[in-house]
Amino acid sequence: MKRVIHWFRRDLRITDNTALSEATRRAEQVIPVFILEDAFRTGPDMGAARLAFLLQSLESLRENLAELGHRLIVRRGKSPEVLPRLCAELGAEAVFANKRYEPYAEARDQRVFNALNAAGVGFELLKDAVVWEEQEILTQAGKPFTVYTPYSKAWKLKPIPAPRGKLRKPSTTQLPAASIRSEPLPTDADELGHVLKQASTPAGERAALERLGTFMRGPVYEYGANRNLPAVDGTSLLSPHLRCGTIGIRTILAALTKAREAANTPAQRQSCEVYLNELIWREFYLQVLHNFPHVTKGAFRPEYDQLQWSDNQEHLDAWSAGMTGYPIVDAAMRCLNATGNLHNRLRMIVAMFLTKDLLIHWQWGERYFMQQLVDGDLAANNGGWQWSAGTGTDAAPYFRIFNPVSQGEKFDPQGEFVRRWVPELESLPGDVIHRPWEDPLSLGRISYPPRIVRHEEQRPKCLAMFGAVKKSVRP
DNA sequence: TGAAATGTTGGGGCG
DNA sequence: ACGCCCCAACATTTC
Repeated sequence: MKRVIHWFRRDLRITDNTALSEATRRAEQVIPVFILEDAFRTGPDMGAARLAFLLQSLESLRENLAELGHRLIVRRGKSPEVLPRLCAELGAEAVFANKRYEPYAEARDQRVFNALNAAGVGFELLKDAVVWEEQEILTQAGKPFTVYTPYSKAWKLKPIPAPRGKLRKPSTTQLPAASIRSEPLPTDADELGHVLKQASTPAGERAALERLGTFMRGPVYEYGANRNLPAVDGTSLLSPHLRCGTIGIRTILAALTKAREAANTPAQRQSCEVYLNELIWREFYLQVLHNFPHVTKGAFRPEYDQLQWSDNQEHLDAWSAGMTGYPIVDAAMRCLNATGNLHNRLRMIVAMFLTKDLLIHWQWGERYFMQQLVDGDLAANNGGWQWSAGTGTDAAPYFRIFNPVSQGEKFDPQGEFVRRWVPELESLPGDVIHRPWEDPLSLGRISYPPRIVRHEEQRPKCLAMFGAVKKSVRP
């Protein structure tokens, strides 16, 4: 082929990019394109933190392309309308893109295919975001897995593919004419207000690769123990990059394999294995989403759609604002609100608290996370919430209820994380910081809110709520 | 990738 | 010396 488009979506990088390297292999000229869809603005499912991260990643992609002599063409509108027009304008014979797995994205891609097909333009969708797609790992019976452990065993039996290469410089004659229109990216001023500048995770492909290197040189070897401690820098911090594709999964796996080979002790190798499992969880939930799309509408196990959740708006507001009176919950929510990032252990704690202490529907939490999180991703977020609520695939059984005090004491033993995010509790000693109501000295001296509910009262209510459904299913 | 309730054991205080 | 009680420490069961 003479000339094709590479359509960037959640793959904002120039190395280890399957569709991009396929396009350059099969065509003489590849024109990089990004489309600012209407959904590319803040709304119920997209908060300013993630939008800012995406825009910065996009800007960085444009710079990386420009360094190699490529010009990113940006257009606004609906992709099924924009792409055929752009192809006609550029004389492009095909559009290359990396496959997406969310139901709404697949429906959109179908419309794009129809529109391009009608215009006589090819549409090539390639596997890139995952190692194994939804139909590539199945049970012996040929069905999708709904339990993680056997899924991960099957995953690990298969070979790990090598990363794709880096985009090369085109010959100068290949550059698209400067006359081709490209829209400016939205900035601070027009869409995001003050938020854009304060994103806490450095965006862009270079930042992602640097973080990968840092993580694989040290923290990965302590991951098994440290990943549960929110006060410690023990996690990869790569999830925002995986979310918008500023790093490729094969690149991470290659680095992890190297790190495991360099490990000195069995414990270090085990830590590498624990991190690998987290990457497999990501693919597990992506295949769950594709094979069971009803999880976006309700519980994976439909009987749990009958649960009688609470509709207490004040409780939801207190949870969202980090004003529940439970220090580890409030520290977590304030951190989320301020940075758009939340440690996984804290996600479990606040999700359990919303669903099993406040008895509020997990979908309210799912939506709030989606709006706040920089790494907010439908598959992982939905899977995580259904896991915590006990309604999902391979979920925590409904009677597994975290105690917010003991979770705090176990995973933030010095109260370091709490002090960082809840200044009212700064002066409390470590032995009461997770239960300030028991400290007679601090009562009346600090302005921290009292508990909005008592865990020991809510736990039996939660068991009763689930018990009612269990009874109605098996009369 | 639990926590609470319940059961069991054994040491020590004490009459 | 002995039985009794308390309770920590640990194990098992239950939610």
